[in-house]
Amino acid sequence: MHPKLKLYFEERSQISEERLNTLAPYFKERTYRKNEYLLREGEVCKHNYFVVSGCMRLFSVNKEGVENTRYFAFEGKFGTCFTSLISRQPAFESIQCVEESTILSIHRDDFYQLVETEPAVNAIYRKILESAYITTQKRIYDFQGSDSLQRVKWLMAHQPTILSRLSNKIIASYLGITPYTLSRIKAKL
Amino acid sequence: MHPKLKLYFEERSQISEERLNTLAPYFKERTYRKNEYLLREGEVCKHNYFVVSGCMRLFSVNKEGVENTRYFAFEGKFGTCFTSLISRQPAFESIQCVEESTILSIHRDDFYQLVETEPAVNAIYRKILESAYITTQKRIYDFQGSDSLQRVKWLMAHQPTILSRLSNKIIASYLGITPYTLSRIKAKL
DNA sequence: ATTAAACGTTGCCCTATGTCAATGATCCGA
DNA sequence: TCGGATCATTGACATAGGGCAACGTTTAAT
Repeated sequence: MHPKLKLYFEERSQISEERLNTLAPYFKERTYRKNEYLLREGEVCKHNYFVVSGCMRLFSVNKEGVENTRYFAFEGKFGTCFTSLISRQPAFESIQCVEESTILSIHRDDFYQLVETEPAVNAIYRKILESAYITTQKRIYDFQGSDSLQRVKWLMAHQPTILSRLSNKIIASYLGITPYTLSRIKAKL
Repeated sequence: MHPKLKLYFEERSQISEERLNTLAPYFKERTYRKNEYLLREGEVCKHNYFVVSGCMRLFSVNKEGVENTRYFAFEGKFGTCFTSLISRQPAFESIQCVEESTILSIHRDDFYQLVETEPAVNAIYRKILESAYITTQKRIYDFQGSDSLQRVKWLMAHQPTILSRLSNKIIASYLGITPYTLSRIKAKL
């Protein structure tokens, strides 16, 4: 098994080396170029993805062509379009690499089969959902009660990798403001 | 078991009458008055709650005393402060009934014990998390890309019960705008 | 190495929303 | 039933952020 995925499982679950080795074959490794898509809007999502190196984002595009980014997955994180993965309906969001990335993917059938049959994977899936849900709850509060300056300051303090590794345009789309506004806010700091 | 909870479990899982009856004793029923708290900020959350009738909300209060409401649980829904329940840390949000409500509660130790030992509860917990996570994802996109008028219109179309059963003040706190702005927007419709 | 495309910054103007105050309506406690 | 508290609405004004244009910088393709 890839060392980073192995570490991920070991940190989150009491799982034996032997069991890990039975899981390894389900994960396929692939390298994506910057801006390459893993999923396009309208497709049915069929994989869960683990980022070994690089970064991918989940975003949607509205009728006016404006992008909104919901989530970044840096190294050591899982990410996928859960809405489509679970419902098997066409996705309303896309998955794209924002820099060259090495990604491990597991097919949804294999993944949910393991969730049902392998207690360690079941526990880890619950932790993924719990953690993701808690994170998005906090972002809801952030959108409700903070202005743009406060949000930028929060990123600087808590998620500096976003500011250092991603473009202004993409960061602005994550914060829900325009790149022009983000430029102005950065000038004020 | 309470008929509404029984219906909830039966709709979401193949579970026998017999198994349901073993689950029933874990749930305690209580009626709360309007504005009564189930959890106050700073307390550690120890229960998961199911709404039989009425409505409860989860909200936080910032330093200026402004309330932001993250989630409403109407009849037939589970709700709790997952961040505190999972981490056993003091909650940064509160749970309050917004009208007189009948609530079933289950202690977190019992709940997670059942998640570990009862496959139907494990599956249902996953569905709760999946559904909650997907819903909050959509709200993230909503906050990023819609203005206040669009959000009010969306509520009218998709969640009219919120508009008909709750006060303007509470609705505004859910939408992330002030009650004055909500009044103006309603006047424009 | 060069050129085109994309990104970032800044200026100016407009709109949406917040803030505060005043007034009317509704709810709740005695 | 009545009076106080709370909520809702509206007016006037202030501020944050959006929209658009222009220009400079950086990136990517050839």
